[in-house]
Amino acid sequence: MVKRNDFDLPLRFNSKAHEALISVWWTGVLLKKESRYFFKPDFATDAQFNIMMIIKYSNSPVTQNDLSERLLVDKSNITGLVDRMEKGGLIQRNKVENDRRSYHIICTSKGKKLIDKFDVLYEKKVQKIMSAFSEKEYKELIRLTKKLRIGFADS
Amino acid sequence: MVKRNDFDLPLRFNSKAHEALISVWWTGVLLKKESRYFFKPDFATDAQFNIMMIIKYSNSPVTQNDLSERLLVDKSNITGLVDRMEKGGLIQRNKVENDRRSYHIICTSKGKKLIDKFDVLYEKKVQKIMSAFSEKEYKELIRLTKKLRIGFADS
DNA sequence: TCACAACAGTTGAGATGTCAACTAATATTT
DNA sequence: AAATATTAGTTGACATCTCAACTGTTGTGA
Repeated sequence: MVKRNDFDLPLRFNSKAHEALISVWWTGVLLKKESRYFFKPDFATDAQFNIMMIIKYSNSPVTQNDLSERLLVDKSNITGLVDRMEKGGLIQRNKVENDRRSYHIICTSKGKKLIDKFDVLYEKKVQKIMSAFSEKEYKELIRLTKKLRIGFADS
Repeated sequence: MVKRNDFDLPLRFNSKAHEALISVWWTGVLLKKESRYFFKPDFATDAQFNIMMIIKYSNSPVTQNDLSERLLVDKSNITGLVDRMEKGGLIQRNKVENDRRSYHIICTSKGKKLIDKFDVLYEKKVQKIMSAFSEKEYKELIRLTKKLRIGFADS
């Protein structure tokens, strides 16, 4: 009985164009899927990690609307995400002085500790995953995936 | 005010390794996001389209377990998906002769018509998205993304 | 100023995904 | 054959996402 490996694609293709597109799609799916195990112990998911990273590295205070725009997700999604993270003690909603519509989202001290720890682990993990690539290959992957994004923005 | 384009990444990076990884990740996110508009009119999402394609191109009858394995998603997810697709009149659960635990999932005639139509539109869309790529670039994208999948399977 | 547009965030319904615990049927082992 | 393990599918709790409709606040133009 043949057991398929995750790095082989689950389809056969008529065209290289199709295979290339699905190869990127499928890699994204698997990255997302596997990232769960990495983030699970402290953050519920990658979404919460991403929010922590945005807050950590932002120069100015971050509103829920900022998060929505940076992550390209609907504002309504941020509400629940921030609710759960607040409940989990990672972040806090602060009232904004001159705009009663907004909140500034800031890390709690618990949140700070976690994201500082994870930031290091994350960078190590990334380097390990990518260790087989050459500098030239990095650049090529960046170039080709950007080209793909442009391709379907135009299509 | 600078408005970011979707094909630029929403972060700056310290390393090319990190940038390359996120470029693939982000391309996957955007592909998934945009695919919604493409599939919406007839199928709820890409997940339902994928199931229809698997059924269409499979040589042997497909069970829910097969779908779970092919799509690398939990079996419990398939239950709801098949429920909704059955309710939408796209597919049907058929009892299996010698195994009362399983169902064979088959297209209804409505489902067949839709997937046949969409299959063509889909192939055209793919060709359009990828039209700027050369044959060499297809191969390189396939090679590099596969290398990435192997990289994090090993990491 | 006052009407109206734009903006920030929330709510509710529904789709997709995870995991753990479950039922019922089938396969295996002793 | 009886006990046990495995398999197929379901259920329920929860996270993430979408969209549309909503509240309340702020900004703007007649």
